[in-house]
This record gives sequence, structure tokens and C-alpha cells, in this order.
Amino acid sequence: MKPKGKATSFDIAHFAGVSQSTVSRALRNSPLVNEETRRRVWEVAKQLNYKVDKNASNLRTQQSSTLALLLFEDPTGDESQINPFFLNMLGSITRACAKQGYDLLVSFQSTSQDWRADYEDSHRADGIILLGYGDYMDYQSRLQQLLSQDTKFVCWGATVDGRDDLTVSCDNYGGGKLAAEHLLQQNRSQYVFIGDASDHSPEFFARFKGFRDTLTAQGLALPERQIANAISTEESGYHATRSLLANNIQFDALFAASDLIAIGALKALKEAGKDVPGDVAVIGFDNIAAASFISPALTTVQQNTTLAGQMLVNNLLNLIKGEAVTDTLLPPKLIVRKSA
Amino acid sequence: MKPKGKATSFDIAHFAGVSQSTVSRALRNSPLVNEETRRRVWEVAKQLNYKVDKNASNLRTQQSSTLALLLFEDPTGDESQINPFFLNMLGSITRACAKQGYDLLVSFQSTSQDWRADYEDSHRADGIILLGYGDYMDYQSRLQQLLSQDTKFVCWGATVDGRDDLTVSCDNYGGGKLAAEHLLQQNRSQYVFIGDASDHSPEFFARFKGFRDTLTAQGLALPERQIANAISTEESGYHATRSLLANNIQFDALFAASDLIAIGALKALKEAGKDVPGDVAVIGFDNIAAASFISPALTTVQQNTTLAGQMLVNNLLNLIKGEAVTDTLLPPKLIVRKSA
DNA sequence: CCTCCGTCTGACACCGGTGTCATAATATCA
DNA sequence: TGATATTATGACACCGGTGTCAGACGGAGG
Repeated sequence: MKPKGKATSFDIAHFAGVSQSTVSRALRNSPLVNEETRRRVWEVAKQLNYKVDKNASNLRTQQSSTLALLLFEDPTGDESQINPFFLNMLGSITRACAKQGYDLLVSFQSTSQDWRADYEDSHRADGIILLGYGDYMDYQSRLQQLLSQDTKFVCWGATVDGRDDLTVSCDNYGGGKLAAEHLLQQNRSQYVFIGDASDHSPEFFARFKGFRDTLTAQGLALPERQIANAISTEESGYHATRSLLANNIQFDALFAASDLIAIGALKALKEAGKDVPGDVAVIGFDNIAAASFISPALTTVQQNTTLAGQMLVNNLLNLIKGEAVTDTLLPPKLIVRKSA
Repeated sequence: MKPKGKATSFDIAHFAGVSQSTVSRALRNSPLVNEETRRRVWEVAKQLNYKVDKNASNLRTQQSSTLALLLFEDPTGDESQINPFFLNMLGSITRACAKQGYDLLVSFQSTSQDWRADYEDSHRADGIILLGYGDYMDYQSRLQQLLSQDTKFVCWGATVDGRDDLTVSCDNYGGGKLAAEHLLQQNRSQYVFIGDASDHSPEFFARFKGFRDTLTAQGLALPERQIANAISTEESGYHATRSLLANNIQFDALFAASDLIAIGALKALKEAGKDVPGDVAVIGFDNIAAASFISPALTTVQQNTTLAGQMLVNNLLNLIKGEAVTDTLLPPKLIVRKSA
């Protein structure tokens, strides 16, 4: 009772004294097979440690029970450091997949060179999840291509007008608003924003708009000089803050488009002898783990990554099933700590 | 020229005016096909946006060009927080896989309930990488089972006597030694260790031994009462440190088995009014991102995750190829920051 | 002119499952 | 008892590639 190599359904058929067809049916608990037969087949399958060959099964059924995750790294793309926020998302997406009985193929893609999204074409995955800041060249055109090929995919990030892809995102505008309201409550008077205020990065831009609109509604302007550009890294946030200080911009409230930027800002402020939150209140965005470790602990706008992962997976599965799916907006939440 | 559904090699054969066999050969650049024919086939394939069906290909060739990663979470297994060190490893493993032309299936496994390692049995992956602290029930017996099934796998973590699995690990003993030597240089006199000093967790135990052996070689003892147990979380490190302080243990040097533990310790020390590194020097292990953010910045023993990922993947691929492979030990490196 | 060889191609079996169809065995009812 | 419905099973085509084998074709050599 030891076939060489891995057991196939034919081996089981042989030992259970039935046909291979019946084995296949029995193992999938088809109501067509007799209770006693089913029991015997399962018994033998267990003894032989049999597992269905996914390749054969997928080939026949034309679906893979697998999703692919494309994670786009920041343009800085250093070897070791990946944006912790996205790693968190990866964790929740993996769990959401497992819960639905799907496997997850993970692939890191560098944003510059053109990326590989042929997982569905090659029948390795039933659908694709795109994760990353969509702030790089020819992203749009690639998405358009995926759409025209009828590839099933969902994106994390901001909804963009004129793009027909399906997205799940945090309510970035509302998040920016939360930050502004919290700072306004403290009667701060001079505000700065660090991030990307162009519409290059839709997420950052939405956070910026929510922030600025709330301020202007209170009669507070946010002129060009009080906005500094930065990408989502600590270094970038550090340098942006230093240049604000070097230009003698006066401010007592700082909103950073991401926690990494905020952490860089804290470092620059500390070096400049500014007290946080005494001289300057700082608010970040994401609520990464480091936000609670740093001193002073960072007040930030939290994105619900657990829910985000679930929605990405659920929406994608519904899309694959052919059901109607709409963009999803998740509510942000302000986490108040020491920095503001 | 628009077949409905996805194009197959038969479609290409039709349009290129050759047989399906020739298409298959041409696309894999077999030297058997005529240069002109190959060109024509590629041309058509490109126009039809053809991609080889991986399921069919894998089924025939009996290999999947895919590896599976099983990530075991800490027993605390809270929904959102995953040990950042392992997330880093995940990043480097993904990259190493991509470099070798392999895909990576990722799966988080909770350690308590029994885990799923049937990726190879079901032909979804050619081999498996196990990642996590191997400090839980029936881990050993499951490994033994994998071995007896002739499953190809490598483990991250300490080599354990009497276990025949293939491992890649950091030189934890050497790392503990580095920590001890650095503290000795500063003429610290009263040492404590926080982690797991039983052989429950092989990695932590090796770090402990390297640390203790180096101290005893200098005539310094490390009695039972100067050792506190903790698992690799911030909370656990915090509580362990508090209990040391509550028991009135005197110490001016603290070695934590992981950065998360060290971060918890820093918090407890700060609350107790102890100055770091003035009153107590603290050294961690791993060099996670948060180690550089926290104040005071954490001195720690770095594990080279990039290299680790590469070695895990390379060793596994060699094992699959049937080549002789041996356990790999990677050199740790002391990163000196402010805390010691 | 025939043989032999190298080059290139097509026919076909095969990987291991799944779904359809035909049919044997048994139960149900008039 | 014969007709019909129900249940359980096996035979077989099929998914889309890959590997083997046989053979067509053209040129070289005797």
C-alpha cells in the first residue's frame, strides 16, 4: 500500500475498489455517492496522505482559488525597508484570503520598470490586488490596459476621476479634516502641511484638501509657502521640515501626509530645539507601529487595515463572481497621543 | 483575429500556420525550430497577448516554479500586529524568489491549531519556507512528519540537535556574545537578561547562552534572579522589566532577546525614573525599524535579513534540485546607538 | 540515381483531475 | 408482473500545455 511518488486518485480508486470518477466525487462530497463508499474512499485517501493536485484541478475548472498581490514599493526602494503601513495591509489581506479559502501570491514590484501583472493571463490567480502609492509614471496607462483585457483587479488608494478601476480606500479627505479639526481645537494659528500637494499622489492630495478646506472654512489660509513636498519616507520628511525652518516659516501646527514623514519631522524639530507639542503640534497619518514608540508618541489618523484587507478581498471576489461592486471608502479615526 | 476568452497555443498555431507542437517549442526557444518560424510565432503570440497557462504547464512538467512561505505568528496573535522582524524577512524572501524566477505563496498560520503544510502535496509549490519562533507545541512532530513525507523545506531559526531539518539562522550565540562584550567594555557590573532562558525557544536560548558564557568567562555570574522570562512582544518586555524592578534587582546593563522586548523594557525603565544609558544600558536584538525611532535610539544586534532571505531561497532551491545542502549560519552585527 | 544525414515539423500520448452521459442495480407504483 | 423512477457507478472526453517519435524535405556523397 505504498505507491512510489505521490498518490493520485487512481491509486485510491484501486485500493478502495471503485472507479477514479467515484473517488473524485466522493472526495468532493458529491451527494451522488453512497455514504458507505464515501467513507471508504476518505479512509484510503487519508492513509495514502492524498491531496488533490491543484494544477490538474485548476486546469479543468479554469480557476485557481488564488489571488495575487502586487506591492509597489516607494520609488526610493531601498533593499531592506518597506513601508510598514503596506506590510500591515499585507498581513490583513493574507488573513482575509485565508478566511475565504484562497491562497495569496505575493509579488513586490519596483515602480520604475514596467511591472508584471500577467497572473491572471497565465491562470495563476483569479484576480489581482494592487497596493502602493499610485504616484508614478504610466500607472494610469497600465491600469487602462488591465481594464481593456478584462482583468479582474482592485486597487488600494484614492478614487480618481476618469479612471474606471475599482478601488478601496481610506476616506483621506475626511482624515485630513480630522487632523485640522483637532489642531483647530487647540487654537493653533499657523499651519503647515508636509506631503505631496500636487495631484501626483491622489491619496496625499486628498488628505491635503481635507486639511486645507477645513482650515479655510475657519478663515485660515494655507499659502503655498506653508506647504512642503515630501514622499513617504523619514528622510524626506526630515529634509522638508528642515527647509521650512531654514526659510523662517513660522508654524505651531504641522500635519504630515504619513507617519514616516511625521517621524522625520519630529527629528528635525528636535534638532532645531522646538518642543513638541509645546512649540509645534504634529499629526501624522497611518498609525504605523513606530508611531506609538517614538517620543513624543505621535498623534495620528488611523487607517483600519484589518477592514481594508477584508474589503479588498471581498470586493475582488465579488468582482470575479460577476456581481456589481462599487468603490469603498473606509472611515479614518483620530488616535490622540502626545504630539498634538 | 480575436478569439473569445483567452488565447491558447492552438489559436496561435492557427494564425501562424503551424502546428501547436511547433508553437510550444518556438515559445520556449527550442533550437529545433526554424528562426523564421519562431519569429512569426512570437509575433502572433504578442498580438494575441498570449501567456502560457501555468496550470497546464505545471501539470505536465510536475513542478510549479512556486515556493510557499508559512509564517507562524506569535502565540499572542493579535489581529493587527505582526512581528516586524518577520515582515522584513518576508520582504527579502519575496525579492529573492523573484530574482530566481519563482513565485511566492504566503500563508499566515496560527501556531496553536495545527497548521497546513500541504502546498507541496497538492503541487502548488515545489518547496516550503518555515518562518517564526519555533516555540510551540508539537512543532517538532510536525517537522518530523514533513521529513518523513520527503517534503522539501527549510526553516528559519536555530539548529536543534536531533532534528534533521535544514535550517538557516543567525548566529544567535555569537550575537549574544557581541552584546555582552559591548556591555563589558563599558565596565557595567550588574547584568540582567530578558527573554526565554529555557530551551523552549531555541533562538532565544542561544542568545542567552552566548551572553551568559561571555560574562562568566570574565568572572561575572548571571544568577537565576537576574533572568526574566518574556515572549517577543513589547508588553511582555515591559512587564518582565517591571517585575525585576519590583523585586529590587539591581542592574546597570540589560540585554533583551528581541527589540520588541527591549522597547517594552525602555518604557518600564523610563517610568521608574531610570536614565538610559546613564543608569542602565540596554541592548536589543533584530534591528527592526522602530529601534532607530525610539528614544533613546536602541543599540541592538542586527540580523542580515536580506542575506537571510537569499540563503533560505537558495538552499531550498538546491534541496529541490537534489544537491547537498548544509545548515547556514549568518554573522550578526552590533549596531551601536544611544541606549548602550 | 540511390543512400544517408541533418533539419524541421506534425501527430499523438500524457499529466491528473472534472463533468457528462450511459447504464446497471434497486426501489416504487399501477 | 411490467413499467417507471431513483440511486450509484463507470467510461470517456476534456482542460492546455510538454515530450517523444516518426517522417518529410533538401543537400551531400558515392
